[in-house]
Amino acid sequence: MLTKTLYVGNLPWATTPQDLADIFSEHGQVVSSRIIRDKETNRSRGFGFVEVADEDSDKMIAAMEGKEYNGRVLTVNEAKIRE
DNA sequence: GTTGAGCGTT
Repeated sequence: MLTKTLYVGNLPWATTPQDLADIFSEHGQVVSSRIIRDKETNRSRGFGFVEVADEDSDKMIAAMEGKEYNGRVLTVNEAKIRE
């Protein structure tokens, strides 16, 4: 499947990858999700990445960008290419 | 038990 990776920022500290998948699944096909955490303390950095179907990526960004989750306004956009 | 701009690991 053709996929796109989305950057998701301004997340609450308690947000889990499953939370991301659950939220984004409501607007499109989620392939995988991941929360970035500090390697030293293992605490959440407050942002993560969601791999979604390419055909749904635009709709999911439009649907989630600026939306509120657990009292925080989500930041969603296409992620940079990881090389 | 904390924090709040920013783009991640095999």
